[in-house]
Amino acid sequence: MKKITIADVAKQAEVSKSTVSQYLNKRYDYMGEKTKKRIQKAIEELGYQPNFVARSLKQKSTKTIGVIVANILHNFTTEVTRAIEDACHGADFHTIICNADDDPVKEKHYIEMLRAKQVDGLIIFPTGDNRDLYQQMLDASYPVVFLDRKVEEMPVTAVMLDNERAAELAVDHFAEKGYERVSLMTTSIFNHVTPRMERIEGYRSALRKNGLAVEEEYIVSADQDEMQEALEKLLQTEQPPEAILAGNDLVLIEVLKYVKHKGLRVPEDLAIIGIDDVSFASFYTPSITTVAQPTFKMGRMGAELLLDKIDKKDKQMSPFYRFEPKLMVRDSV
Amino acid sequence: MKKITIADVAKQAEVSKSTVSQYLNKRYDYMGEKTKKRIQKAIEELGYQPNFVARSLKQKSTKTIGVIVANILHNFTTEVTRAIEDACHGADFHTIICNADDDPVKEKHYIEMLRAKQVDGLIIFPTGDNRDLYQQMLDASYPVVFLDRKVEEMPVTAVMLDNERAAELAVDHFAEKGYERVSLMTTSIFNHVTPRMERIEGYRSALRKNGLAVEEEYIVSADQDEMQEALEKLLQTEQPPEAILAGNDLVLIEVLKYVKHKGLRVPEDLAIIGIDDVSFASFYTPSITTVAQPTFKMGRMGAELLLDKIDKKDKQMSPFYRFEPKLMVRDSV
DNA sequence: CTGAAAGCGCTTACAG
DNA sequence: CTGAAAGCGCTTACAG
Repeated sequence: MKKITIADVAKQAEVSKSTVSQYLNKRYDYMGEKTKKRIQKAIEELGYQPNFVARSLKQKSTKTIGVIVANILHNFTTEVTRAIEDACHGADFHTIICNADDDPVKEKHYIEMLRAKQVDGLIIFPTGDNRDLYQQMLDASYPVVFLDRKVEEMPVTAVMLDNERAAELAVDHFAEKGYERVSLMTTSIFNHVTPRMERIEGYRSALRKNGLAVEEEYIVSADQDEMQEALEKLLQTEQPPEAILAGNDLVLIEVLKYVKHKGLRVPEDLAIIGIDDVSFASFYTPSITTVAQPTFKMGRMGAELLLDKIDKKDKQMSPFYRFEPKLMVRDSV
Repeated sequence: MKKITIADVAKQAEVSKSTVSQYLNKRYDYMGEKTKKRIQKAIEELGYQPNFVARSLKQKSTKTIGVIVANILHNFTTEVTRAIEDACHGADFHTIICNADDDPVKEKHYIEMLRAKQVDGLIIFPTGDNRDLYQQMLDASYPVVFLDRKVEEMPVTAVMLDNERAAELAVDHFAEKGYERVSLMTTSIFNHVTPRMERIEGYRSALRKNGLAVEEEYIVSADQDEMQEALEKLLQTEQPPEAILAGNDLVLIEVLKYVKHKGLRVPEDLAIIGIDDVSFASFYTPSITTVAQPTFKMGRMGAELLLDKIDKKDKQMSPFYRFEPKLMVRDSV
């Protein structure tokens, strides 16, 4: 079955391709009623579907954006991504999601591939290790928005959580409940990922603010597959912490696994707060106190900022947008 | 900054566009070494990036597939989608994911939009209500694979769970543990969604096989927002069930919320099995017995089947692929 | 009010 | 071994 093109429609309707094109683009300004009807009829009879690729080539817009996430396994990422898709859908844009898997090489490959595919802009959860590429996009004024993380010295619009505040909310809550020995666990900080560094910073200053000592051994970063070991080590010391702040959802899961495995009681033996309001927090037993990120708002904001840039409604935007975390008080502390 | 095109490279390297194109496509057959070098040099100097859209127009292949899921909120969907993306990535294909939100109108819109964008094929979790469109794609031999669900009388390759077996595994396990009054809860069956219908069927026959009575009141289907009410009604009868089979992850969550709210003990007051091996099943308290779907395998198979079709390696494939569910025995029954 | 023509950035059969 | 030319399916400035 041969593809129907605009030429076929034109022939069938006995008008020129130009006129059909005008019709398709709803530039009816001076178009005769009968012409419209004829074209409409021809389109229906032939079952014509415009070829978006051809249009994209000419118009230099694919109505598609790319989203490169650092790691799709985070619940946060999934939710933000969903919000981005929703917002884009509203603007008739498609999204191509790519998972860099925390690997700068993959990230580079995706950036290049997506740009070759002429996506109109990119939302990136940057690994941070492709500064030259980021810079190149900046220089070319190619529309980019960073999400969740920023890259030092790169004036790229970034949508982020107020991470220090997130850690502070948790530490304050622990302090309020009388806990003094509070640990912070995060996944690897090898790449100096913004949220992790900032959460550690916020944790430190919040402890000080509450007159609590900062024990360096209580700050632990480990890869997910080493987390059980790290927990064992952390909790088998002379003076183990009474409370743990899990730096993200994956850490929280590891903590809960450990707790279950060891038969610890929460919060009696160990109090827990997790950053990221995971789905099961509310109906877990005990229900888990969390610090929620406004994932939906953040995703939408990221998408809107990018779409504005694409639309040149840019007008010198402030580079960083910070979002307020929210403490969800439940029973685990 | 003007876009660099193949013409610029050709000029810089003092060869023709054709030759550059050959080079890009690695058709080196008769290309002189110095020519290659010159082109390579020009590409680097200019920072040339091929325009994939132009190539797509000519080659009639976008190296992109579309995935239209019925409802992205299911954990199953997220996992399958991830597997599809992985498999496609391996074949240098991109994926555009669209969420039809169980709405046939949205589904139609997405199918048309993606085809206009000339995606090379489509994986669809069909709502089932766009038979004409499905048929049209079949007639045009456009590459399509259904996932999770099939559509009656549509000979479209479909990748599905052995749903009857999934229900049977659960019922057998309940029976083995001595439970006699077993309920099955599913989300709405308004559209006769394949897995739900088949699970109900499997549940019925497994009860019979185990010599247990089929109580029609124990088979309940409700939308998510009516689930609590439905549970209340189900469990406040004269002879309430002692066990519930949650038809999917969303139902399971509603059941757990109810249980927590009412302070029921699991499995003493109510035994539970969920179809879909949710992330928290293993570290929930009590840990939840589930029937796992091989989401990764199913997604990969769907992608491979589609890529084969696109590649015309089709050769009359069997229309349905069934995957074996697996019982994950834990503490909730 | 409508059409002929050029062009978007590639690829490819063909000529030499 | 390499190049000129046509063409993929559209859009758009311009002419009439």
